[in-house]
Amino acid sequence: MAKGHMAIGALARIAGCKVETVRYYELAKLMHPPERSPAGQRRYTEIDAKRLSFIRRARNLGFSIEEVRGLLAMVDDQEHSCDSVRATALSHLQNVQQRLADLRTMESVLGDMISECTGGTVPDCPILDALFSDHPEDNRAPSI
Amino acid sequence: MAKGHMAIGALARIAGCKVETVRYYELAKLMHPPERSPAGQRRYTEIDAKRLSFIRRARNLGFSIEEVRGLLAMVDDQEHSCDSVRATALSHLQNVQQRLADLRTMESVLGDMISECTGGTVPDCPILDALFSDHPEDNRAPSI
DNA sequence: ATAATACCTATAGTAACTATAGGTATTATC
DNA sequence: GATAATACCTATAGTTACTATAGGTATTAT
Repeated sequence: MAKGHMAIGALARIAGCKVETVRYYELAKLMHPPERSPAGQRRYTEIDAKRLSFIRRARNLGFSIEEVRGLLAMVDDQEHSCDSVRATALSHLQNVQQRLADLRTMESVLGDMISECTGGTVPDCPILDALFSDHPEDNRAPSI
Repeated sequence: MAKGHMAIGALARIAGCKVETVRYYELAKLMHPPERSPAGQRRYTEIDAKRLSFIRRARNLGFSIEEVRGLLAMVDDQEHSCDSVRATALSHLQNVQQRLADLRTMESVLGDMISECTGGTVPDCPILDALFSDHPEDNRAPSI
């Protein structure tokens, strides 16, 4: 296999996902249809590997396929004006920052549980009380 | 409706999700079966509202139903020893911290795009290069 | 040369919702 | 107090984002 051109299995291993997932992302138009070997097998580049890793991480963080499409559009659409990219990026940034706030709360509560726990059983677990009893506006529009 | 006892619609509104989702979480054993009105309608408490909000936020952050079940088990299982809660919390904490790292990278790249963009079109978008070209071990076991 | 492995397409199955149908409760208005 | 609007009920079908399987071809290792 020529350097810089890998088969689908190698690509999937790099990104930490299944081969089937890669083919699914091609069908879903998140991944571009790649070059094919003379016999018809898919051949990928390093750029494809970066793109797939990005998609997997975004999915793991709870972004929907549609949201990932929106993020990738900022990469793909070289035609877009800076102003529109700016606006899209800003809306994605707010989305990301909300998630960061939730995760930081989660981190601190888990940290507390680990340090405060001093043996025996847990009589009155504070996790639900501490976590997310505030900001009820979780109707945040997906910033696609 | 007696204070502190709300119908499913009010509960769903508080947590920012659909009524159907609440019923689905009951089926999936994430929410406890609630009290019923004389005619058979579900009646929820403030505690249920906190629990549902927690589930929704965890799901938005990419935790699977199984993972959420694991987190909730720390709340529900009053029998568990502090040591086992500690171990579970630690494994969840590592999971959360990995997500935090990914999200922080995403935040900084989006921030850069917003501040660096100075008009015209974007000739060479750095987003894929900057994002996630590193740490390829995304095979992190779900820490249930 | 041939066996093991990796790839191909097409299709079916799963997880986590989401929507619909057909019917009963609750609440609001006259 | 009748009735209309809204919210609730169960059961079931549909959607999204994968994941697994079947039956067959390519590539690689021995």
